[in-house]
Amino acid sequence: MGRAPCCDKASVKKGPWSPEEDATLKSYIEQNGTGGNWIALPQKIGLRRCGKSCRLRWLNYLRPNIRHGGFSDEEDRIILSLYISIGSRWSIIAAQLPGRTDNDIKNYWNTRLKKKLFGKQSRKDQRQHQFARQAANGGHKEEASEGVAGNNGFAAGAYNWHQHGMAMPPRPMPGSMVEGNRIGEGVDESIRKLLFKLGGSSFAALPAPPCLPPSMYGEAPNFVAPSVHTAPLNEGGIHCSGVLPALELDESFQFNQVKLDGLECFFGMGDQSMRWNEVSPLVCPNTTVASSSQAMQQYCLVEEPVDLGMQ
DNA sequence: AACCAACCCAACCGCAATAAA
DNA sequence: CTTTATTGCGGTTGGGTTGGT
Repeated sequence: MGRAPCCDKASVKKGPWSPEEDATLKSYIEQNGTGGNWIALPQKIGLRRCGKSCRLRWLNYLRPNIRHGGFSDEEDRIILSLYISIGSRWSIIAAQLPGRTDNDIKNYWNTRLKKKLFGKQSRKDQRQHQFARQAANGGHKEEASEGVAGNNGFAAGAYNWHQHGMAMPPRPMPGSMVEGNRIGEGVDESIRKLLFKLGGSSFAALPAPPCLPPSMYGEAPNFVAPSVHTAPLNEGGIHCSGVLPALELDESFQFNQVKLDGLECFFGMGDQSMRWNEVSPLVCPNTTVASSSQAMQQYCLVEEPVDLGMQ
């Protein structure tokens, strides 16, 4: 048996909202609230709209203090960090960015930020950078030999975090969703705290990797384990794989299979024949594409393959 | 000026989770 | 416990806009 439709599709209006509809919905909710029943709301106020549509319109557009566009570098960084950590859980990410909606962030990620990070600039960015270069060049157009920014390869459009005064986003850890927390390296404190909050637990509170005696981590309840990169092999001679207890992490954050569109390479998933020179120097800013791809490749090669328990 | 492709974003759709009966 | 209704979420789509040729 199929599921009953939430509304009569034939009698409800679809498509863009008119200013009158917006005003009706907005004024009603501001005065009376939603009444706890979105489905009944449109009939109550005489709107020929589906309740879901009303809800979406309110949440994404009419709600007070909504901000559209103009994402700051800080917001970019938060989005990226969270995406790397928790995947496409837009509602959770949106909850960390006041005034932003999940839809907005999702759109922004899919249409712009992803391209920015992976080097395919949007035309808008291309224009901005081109203008900037022109300005720096005394207002003259660039020589054709330099090519048009973007669209001719990842390298040309690579996003330069330093240029934007941003710290490089935390490097994800193959074998763990929370690279930056591998461990306290690269990720800033706010994100770490957020992840703690989201998970209700913290990687920081996870048992110490077995290769290191607990004493090495200190006794503080919220200690942050030292980076595996810098941690020596333990004195007992047991080889440290450099892998945090991924499954425990997974459980801690209640990860199922998180879709990490475009970031699979960070986690040893997907196409093993990843072309490293196509990865934006984002991962190794201020380096040439060649050197950053080498570094990236090297980085991943030194890591042992990790079974995340994901299918 | 016209055409085309890329971009952007609001809105829709379907599914899963949760609440209520 | 089961069924039904509602909500919330993420993926996708369609249409308007913009810029290049």
